Amino acid sequence: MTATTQPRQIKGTGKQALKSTITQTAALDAAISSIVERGYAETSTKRIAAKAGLTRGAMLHHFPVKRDLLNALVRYINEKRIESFGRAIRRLRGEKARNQRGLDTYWRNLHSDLYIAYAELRTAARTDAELNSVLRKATENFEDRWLALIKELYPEWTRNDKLIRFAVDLVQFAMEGMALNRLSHDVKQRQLSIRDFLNAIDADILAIANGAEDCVAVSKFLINLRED
Amino acid sequence: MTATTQPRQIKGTGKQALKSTITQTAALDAAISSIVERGYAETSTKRIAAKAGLTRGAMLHHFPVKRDLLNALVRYINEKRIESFGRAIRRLRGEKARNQRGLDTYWRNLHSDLYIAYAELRTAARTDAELNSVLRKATENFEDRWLALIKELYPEWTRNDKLIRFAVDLVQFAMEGMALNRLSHDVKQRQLSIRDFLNAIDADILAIANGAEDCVAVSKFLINLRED
DNA sequence: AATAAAACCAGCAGAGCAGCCTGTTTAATT
DNA sequence: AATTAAACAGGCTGCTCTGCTGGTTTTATT
Repeated sequence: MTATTQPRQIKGTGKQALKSTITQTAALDAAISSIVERGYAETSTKRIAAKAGLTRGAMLHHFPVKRDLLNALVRYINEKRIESFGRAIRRLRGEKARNQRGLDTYWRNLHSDLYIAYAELRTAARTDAELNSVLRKATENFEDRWLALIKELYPEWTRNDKLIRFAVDLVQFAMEGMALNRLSHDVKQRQLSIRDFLNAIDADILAIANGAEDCVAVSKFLINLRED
Repeated sequence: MTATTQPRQIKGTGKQALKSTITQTAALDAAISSIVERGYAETSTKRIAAKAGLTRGAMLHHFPVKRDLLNALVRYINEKRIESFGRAIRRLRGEKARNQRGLDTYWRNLHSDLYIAYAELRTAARTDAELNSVLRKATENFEDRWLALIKELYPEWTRNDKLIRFAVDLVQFAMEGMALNRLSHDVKQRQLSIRDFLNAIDADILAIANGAEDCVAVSKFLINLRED
């Protein structure tokens, strides 16, 4: 399998720089694909090279030790992820039902290769100090840019930073936790419930940011659940 | 390191059955400890045996292939986890501020060895069909018993199954997602916010189950955040 | 006491892994 | 055109892993 995605930022101008970047990108994409298919534990340099259509020798020229590749991978994934979010957000501009669509977009993202690979690396990083450090920097960088994107889409919220921060956190945490619990029963139905709730609370938070005093949407949601 | 915990349910009566159970329990505890310390990927049979104070030969007598041990481990962790939850729940009985205490208890549990090992296995299970099947059964079993425990502690909620199911899910998903995002900045402050919110929404859900029509606690929480 | 079975032990074989090293080809520099 | 450097190739080494095997010790059975 060869690189199907855009190569990373090319350093330099010549033919060699381009070739180098293409090869490295192929290796990184192959690493993502291997992590998604076989998990972090079974992602060996041999498997990555084979998937990328490279010899191990060639790959080891660009990433002398495996850790070099992993560190680069974290940054690569981070960039692609924030870019993908940026595109999705901009597509929502001017949409009616931005909230609902935004939630669905985030939910879908949690099933993308990029997020799955990120999640595997995050698990591995718990017991790997260096990976942890690299991943922390990437995550913080991602969050800053992600929050900025949200503010760009919802300029009317910008007035109250604490509320927007809270809304984003609640959605993110609940959805990531939900994605984790795919082994429970009745997940589908339960996920719909949570999604509707998040939609309601987002509407209420927006209303309260604009001066409202009550959680109309959430109250309605819960009463609905009660009468059911 | 030898087994410090209770051996599993002993099958049979004789001296041999006891010995066998003790050895197996030691291996399983060692596996948990190894997964917590080094992660799933680096948990080899050699490391487990060493941690348990066993020879590999002895361990392989009880668990001929690694998978046998992992399957047994999933069930072992599940039992210990539900027992631990049961004890915690019963301790809350008759407490004032059961809600708050319950949330804190759940949050603390997400940092226990048992949960960490469970989370690592869940990640591994994504790309391991057999582990996935075993873990799914365990998880469903856990959820049923966990919900029953909640209903035991909050008998007044039992009237409305949908509301209680929703409340439990929301807390669980949000908290697990939060535990995942330990690499972000300002986590401590953000976690407090979420915790207070979950506390408020739980109170409101309880009130609405009992006939209320408004989310008083959540509204207050959000307005507080706005004025801040 | 004799026999059978379970528990335990230590070493071996085959496979996969990461990192290294010596060449070869291709591009850049002079 | 000659030289230097980058990109690529593939084999080699030492290590670790898992599963197996032929043994000994301890417990159960008769």
